[in-house]
Amino acid sequence: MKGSRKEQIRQAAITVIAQEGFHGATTDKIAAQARVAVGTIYNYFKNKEDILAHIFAVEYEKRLHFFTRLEEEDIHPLDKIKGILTMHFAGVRENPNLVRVILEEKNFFHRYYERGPDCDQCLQGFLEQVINRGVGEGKLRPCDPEMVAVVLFGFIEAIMGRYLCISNGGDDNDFLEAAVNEIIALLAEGLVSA
Amino acid sequence: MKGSRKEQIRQAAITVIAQEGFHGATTDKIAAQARVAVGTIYNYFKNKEDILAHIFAVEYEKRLHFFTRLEEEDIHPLDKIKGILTMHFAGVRENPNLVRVILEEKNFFHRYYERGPDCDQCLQGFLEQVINRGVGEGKLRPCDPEMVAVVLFGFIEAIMGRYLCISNGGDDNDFLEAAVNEIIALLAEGLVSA
Amino acid sequence: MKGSRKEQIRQAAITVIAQEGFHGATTDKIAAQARVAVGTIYNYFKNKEDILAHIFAVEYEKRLHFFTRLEEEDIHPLDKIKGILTMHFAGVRENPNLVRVILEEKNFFHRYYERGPDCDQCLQGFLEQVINRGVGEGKLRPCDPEMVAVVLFGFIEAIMGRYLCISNGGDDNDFLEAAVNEIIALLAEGLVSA
Amino acid sequence: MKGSRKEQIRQAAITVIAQEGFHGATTDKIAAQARVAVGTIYNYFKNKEDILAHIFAVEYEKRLHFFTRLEEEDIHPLDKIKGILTMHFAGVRENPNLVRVILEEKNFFHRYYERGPDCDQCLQGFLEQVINRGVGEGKLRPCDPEMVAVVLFGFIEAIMGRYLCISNGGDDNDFLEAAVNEIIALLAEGLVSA
DNA sequence: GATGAATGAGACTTCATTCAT
DNA sequence: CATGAATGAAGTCTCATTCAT
Repeated sequence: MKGSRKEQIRQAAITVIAQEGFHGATTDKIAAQARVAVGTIYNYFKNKEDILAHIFAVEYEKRLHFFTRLEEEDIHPLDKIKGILTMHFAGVRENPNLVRVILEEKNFFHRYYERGPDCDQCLQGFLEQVINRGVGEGKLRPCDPEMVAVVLFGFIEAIMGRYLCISNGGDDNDFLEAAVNEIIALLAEGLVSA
Repeated sequence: MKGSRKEQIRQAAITVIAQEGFHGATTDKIAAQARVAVGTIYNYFKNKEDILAHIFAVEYEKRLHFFTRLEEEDIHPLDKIKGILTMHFAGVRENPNLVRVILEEKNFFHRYYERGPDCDQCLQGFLEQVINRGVGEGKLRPCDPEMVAVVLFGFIEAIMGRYLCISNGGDDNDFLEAAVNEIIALLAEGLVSA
Repeated sequence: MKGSRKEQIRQAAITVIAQEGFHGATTDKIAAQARVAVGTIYNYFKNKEDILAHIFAVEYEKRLHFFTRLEEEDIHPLDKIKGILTMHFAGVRENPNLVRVILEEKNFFHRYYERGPDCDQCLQGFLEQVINRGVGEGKLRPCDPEMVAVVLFGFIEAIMGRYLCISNGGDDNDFLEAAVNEIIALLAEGLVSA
Repeated sequence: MKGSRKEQIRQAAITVIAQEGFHGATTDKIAAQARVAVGTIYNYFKNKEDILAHIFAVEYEKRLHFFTRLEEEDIHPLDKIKGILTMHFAGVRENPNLVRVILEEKNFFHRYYERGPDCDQCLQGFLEQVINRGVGEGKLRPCDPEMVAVVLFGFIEAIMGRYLCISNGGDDNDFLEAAVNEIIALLAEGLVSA
């Protein structure tokens, strides 16, 4: 599976789409990057959109799996949130291209596959659950969990977007670490001076 | 200007792009929506991308103007932030299509016009300034202003994105008001229970 | 007539077509060069091709008039030929743009107006007549007058084409004078050494 | 190569361009003539102009090759010139369409590809060399070789142009043979009666 | 007559997809 | 399964021409 032909094409597609956008990524370019003939792509994918769908599906599974494991751990909700942040930021460091694709093409993807796997919904839903339980257990102050989930989701996207923007080529790990700390601080204390 | 031919085309383009995405918005569809011949579009715009650039430019000017006025007011930084939130959320209520275009096509736009007017940078820069001053005046606790600006920016985008997602057709004004309150509460107190 | 609106447009068209070719010469460009609105062109010309036809017609009349006068003069055929050469080379010096248009667009013109005024036929016919008479009067050696006319015609075109090619901007009058002499010498003595 | 797809398209383009001119020759017409889909053209040519460029390039190579061989032969300059004439006239008999394209579209071609292969320059350069040597060896009378080369070039073009004009459909081989003889006679004796 | 905004047919080109080898 | 030449629908853009002012 790891080194399979399908995987090879998926990786190539991620690279090309990250560089050129989904519409700029022609099947010719993807095939060239994968060192494969154009026709071969169609042995593994129904059409071009299907490649994108597969990229989203794999990512979705990955996150779902992570959330499922995190859910079972018995730790403070803030630590769960920290875990999510860490997971996402590790992802962007490890494969910025993949994250770029997910961030930039999700709109197109959702327009096309209205009922496809929704990474955002998955993340927001899990955040909401964490917050809900935290409030129920008295560990978080009363709030509107859905709204706070949306807000936390916004954090993550913004930080990843910003990272992709500033770290063109060279890494900037400090940025991501600082981001985690700043967010946790914000959740812990707010922004207003005591 | 308001009812001019160029404005007519801009409005039509916003509608079509919001529905179909920039690539799905063919010049034929835009012309039809504007009740104009295809050729007429090219009397006012260099090419299709130029329409998008114009949409962004108009929006950029609008926001810049708002920020400039808000900057001069002598109010608590949290109120300035509240002002920005209110402004953005009023915008999404008033013309959801426009906001959808800005949110969904900014990646494409920046890939294409690397040095075009950047609404995001503009917003982030202003937020950073507000926070920086707030910290300097002792009204906000010490923090990394750039990072917090990014985070606040994430709020706004996420809320607007969510609103566009759930309010398909019918409004949901309560959502946006609740969002403002929740964010202000978060900034004021954090999330952890006292 | 000289400064009339129609003449103004004809001159502008010559300039633009010489620079950009007939197909590159848009009606907009011609109108701009003539400092006139596009619509005005259509008050004087049926369509774009008609402008070209008019340019050829004027040129045709000019040459026909010259030939008619030259025909009546009682001079040696070689001097008549010299007169034709001089007339053509004066033309190219005086208005290279016009000559460029005649040379470059005649193919298109004849394809379009199969039975329009044919400057080439006019010139060749006259040359043929001059040679025919010259032979009849014993002033020229026996030959195939049609063929020699074609050949002389080729001289003129080639010299003008070459002149237009080498005299970009700056004049090169010596070239044209040298050409006349060389051609007359060729007709007088041939090329082979005695 | 001979029956290759690219060659097939080149031949079709020659046919269509000869009939309709380069601008009248739409890609659709060329594709239809080549019995190929439009898209196929673009698998072998960058764009429409590139087809013309290829036609000129092939022709250029053909002529260059011929000149190179002729150059080495040790014969009287007049015979070399006769060889060139014969070669060109054979070409026009064999493929009038090709010659029509070369003659009619060279202006457009040179406007577009300012530094493309120049059949005319090639021919004129070679003629100049032949004449120069002939004069040096005392076989031709003293003259301005460049000018005479231009003039000879004019012969060739004019004769070919005339042939294409009169031989619409039916051949007229006598014309071309007569032309060669007439030109050689002209070069040998001039035009004036002794 | 002059104007120039509007028109829309038609040209070029791209590229996802197919299918014979 | 792999290949990649062929396909042609569809999109962008141009520009000669018209016509209301």
